[in-house]
Amino acid sequence: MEYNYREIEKKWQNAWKDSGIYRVENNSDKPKYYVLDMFPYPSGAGLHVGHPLGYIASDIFARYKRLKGFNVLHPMGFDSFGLPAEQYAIETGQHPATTTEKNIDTFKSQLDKIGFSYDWSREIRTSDASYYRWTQWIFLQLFKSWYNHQTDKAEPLSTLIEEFKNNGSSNVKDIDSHFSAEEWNQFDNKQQQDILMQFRLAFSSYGEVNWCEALGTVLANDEVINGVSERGGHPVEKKKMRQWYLRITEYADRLLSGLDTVNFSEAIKEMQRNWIGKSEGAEMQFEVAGDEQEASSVSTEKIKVYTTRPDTIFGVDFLVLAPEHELVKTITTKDQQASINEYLTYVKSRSDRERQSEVKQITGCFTGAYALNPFDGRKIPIWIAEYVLIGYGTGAIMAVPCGDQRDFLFAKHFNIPITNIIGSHYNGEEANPTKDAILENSGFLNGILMKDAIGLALDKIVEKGIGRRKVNYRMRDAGFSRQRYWGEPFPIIWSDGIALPLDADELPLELPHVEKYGPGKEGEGPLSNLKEWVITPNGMRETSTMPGYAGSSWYFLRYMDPQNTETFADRKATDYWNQVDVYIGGTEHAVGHLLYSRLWTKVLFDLGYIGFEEPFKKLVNQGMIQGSSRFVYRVKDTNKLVSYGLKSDYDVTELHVDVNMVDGIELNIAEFKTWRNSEYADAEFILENGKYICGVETEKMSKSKFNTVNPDILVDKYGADTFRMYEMFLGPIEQSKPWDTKGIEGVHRFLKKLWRLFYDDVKGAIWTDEKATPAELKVLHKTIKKIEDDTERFSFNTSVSGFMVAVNELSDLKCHKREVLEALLILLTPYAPHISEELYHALGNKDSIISASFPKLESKYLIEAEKEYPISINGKMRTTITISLDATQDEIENIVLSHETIQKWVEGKTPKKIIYVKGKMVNVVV
RNA sequence: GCGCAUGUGGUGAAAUUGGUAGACACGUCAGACUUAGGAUCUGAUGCCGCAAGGUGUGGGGGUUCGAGUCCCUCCAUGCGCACCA
Repeated sequence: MEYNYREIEKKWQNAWKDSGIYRVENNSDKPKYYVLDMFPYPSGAGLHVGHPLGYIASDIFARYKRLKGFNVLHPMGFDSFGLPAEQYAIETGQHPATTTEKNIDTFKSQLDKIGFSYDWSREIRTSDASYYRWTQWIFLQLFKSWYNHQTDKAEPLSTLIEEFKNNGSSNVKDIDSHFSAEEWNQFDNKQQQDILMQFRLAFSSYGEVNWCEALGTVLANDEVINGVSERGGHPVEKKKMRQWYLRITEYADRLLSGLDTVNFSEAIKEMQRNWIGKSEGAEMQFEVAGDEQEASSVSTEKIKVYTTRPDTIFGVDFLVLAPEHELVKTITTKDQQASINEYLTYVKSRSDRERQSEVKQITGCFTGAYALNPFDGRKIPIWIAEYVLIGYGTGAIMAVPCGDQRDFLFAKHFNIPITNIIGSHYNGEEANPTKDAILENSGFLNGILMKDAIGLALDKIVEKGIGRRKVNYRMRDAGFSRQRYWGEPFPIIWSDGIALPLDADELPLELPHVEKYGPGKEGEGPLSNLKEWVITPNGMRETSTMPGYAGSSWYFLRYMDPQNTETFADRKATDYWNQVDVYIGGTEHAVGHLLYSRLWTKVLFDLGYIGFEEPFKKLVNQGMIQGSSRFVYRVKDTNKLVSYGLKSDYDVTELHVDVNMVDGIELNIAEFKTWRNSEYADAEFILENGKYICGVETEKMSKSKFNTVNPDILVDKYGADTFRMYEMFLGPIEQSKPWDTKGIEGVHRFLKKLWRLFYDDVKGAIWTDEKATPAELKVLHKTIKKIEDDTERFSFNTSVSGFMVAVNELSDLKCHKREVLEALLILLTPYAPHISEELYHALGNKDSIISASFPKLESKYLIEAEKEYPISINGKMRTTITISLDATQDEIENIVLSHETIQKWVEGKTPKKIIYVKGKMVNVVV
């Protein structure tokens, strides 16, 4: 009987579907375990071999945990709102809902073929009204909440209003203008609402946004890369628009400290820390000196700077303001006015893109004004320059050229004298940002190590009342609206400039149907063109929609209770399932999705809707599977193609060819000739050794590079079990690697070999009920230990090797004993569910192997009674000796020292020590 | 520039706490059975060498009886951030 994987896999996939065996209940005596994949965006291209890598890993782990006696939640769904579907709609006129639906069907059928154990009854789609109803609802909670710094958590706005009524704004910091309780009570509704808007966690404000003309939309900061859009690489410029934001900056500290409580890779944590960009330092004031020539302009202006290095205060040789700084107007002297105007014009003409890409260029302009060093009264010039950013810190810096390279280059470029406060640490050639120098020329800080001086200087600044300790973050509030159609509509109505939330029972606010997907006149979203929808008795509807990350920021909660119509998820369900135990996905979401999900979870926690504040306990990032592209070389202006090894003799252009037409590196010429409507049917080939050899390069997997490999083809050719195991066998899950189909045969061979332990081609079934021998049990228990250890630490590639070793050894032992084989099948289930189910039933079991339990390890079979140990003298291997395993250290020493060879080597000297190393080796040190 | 990660055969890679480096698989070579095989099985396979032997985990240095593993330093590759004061 042959291993007919096609039949077997189809049979069991249907059986599992019919019996609903993967359904998970929310109550169980078993401990819970939550294994989650990052749900996909259902793109039109379907799956390629890179997608399932993480899904296979999570499926293995989910199945493994199930065998281990856990109640496992392992759901799947679709992040189905987003830009590509809308772009496609604009191009083809098809409604995004239609194409999205179609794409999801393709994805699901592809996923089903691989044999995943998802509980499809919990499937969610972010574009379903029954789902985004709750996205809108959570948005309203954000809208109706503020961050109370006294209690250090989000609270309903009512507590803030209460505070204003009783005490005005005196206890509340970070507010534009202060007011008393009486004033608050006298404000009209609009004034009150405008103030409250400054506190809402989801708020609307006019702001500069990343406007992309080509996409007709506003992009989030992390969607803009080097001044161009992540998708499409279109230029991005600043534009003022009314936008929605999430006040994520309020959570900066907790998002940072929360990282210490989760098990993410150091790389991801670093990326998030970097994104949050916390720095501690001082904000301090410099007085602007009165100008002696113009006695009338004696200034009382003060310039606030932010610095992390207050210890360098005596090395300040000039101040620099951002060109957009508001004091530029007031402090510029008459003499410099013309130059300053010229410089400002220049800065305005530069796009963000230029400013970012031409970083090295040094530009700036002197204002004519001077500031006074608050410690020694030294007069220092005030400049403006584009290297100082208005958006960070105070938009002004104190420049210390001997310690900061940018300040140094600036000083050199404009011939500003440099004060050296770090002695020999500064060489005059470049700045030295050290903290290990002893300070010189530094007044009261002279002779003090810079590291220690930071604190002293801070204290002094506070004491003199010229500044304060200040923490700064690089992170900005997150833009939360798009001038787009295919997203969640905001449950907001504008009335006289006031944002009115819909009531919870008015949700969902469904996305209305539109005919055209073009933007409104002023760049608003397509919804603005639907007059009858926009105009309501209470006011005008908000016409922008929520961004892609809205729905994905909380979907892991919805899986816990997906059909609930009363709430986003019942508290009992979220308490039971709690945090996601393992979350598997790519690094591309390191700062975007992961940060927003953490934010939403923290807000829902603060407001008391859920009982945990970090969504993901452990994060595993699967590496990207890159494409391995193949090239042919066309001789310029001819229809001749030259083989790789001979291409240097010709002037050639490189062309991608479909990897599926190439066997290794040899082109299948016959197939190539029929490719793309026989475009190359008449091509001539210049061969080497009778073959056409292709060039090879590793690139991102993409259709346009013809290097995608469709999993369907591999599943069809080798079966899902082979495919699953091969993807795992490829290498460590977290490592990126190019796809290479070559080795798949080896894994397929392994499964056939396993099959032959059960069935003989001639004799048929050959398993027996005989008792297993110790040697056979040893193989089994060694494998149990290996699979358990490797699976627990996500080392799936070595697990697969472990199975191969086991099957090789059992074949050598001619072991066909049920006792051993049945246990082996259970171990194998997570990796190759179909074949193990088939053989498990063949052995006579009635129940599905999925509900079996993981074989118990009996460690006595792991240990041999005696073992041959290598013995080394002074680290050099000399001989071996057989020692019983329960021998004590003393006994071992006696046996070793009485050994003939050892005695000869030691030659009567007394050994200094005998090291008995972890049951592996004996070393004698003479 | 800063941060993080990774460097092991022809290839993908093992080696969990420092203990016989290269498990397992691909590829290659040889052989068996076959009319045939892109089926199956057996054996060999880090490198140099006929061999004995030598050598070997990116380079250099160090700790240790013993280093792929720990420390220092340099180099290379990948990813992330990038005028953040």
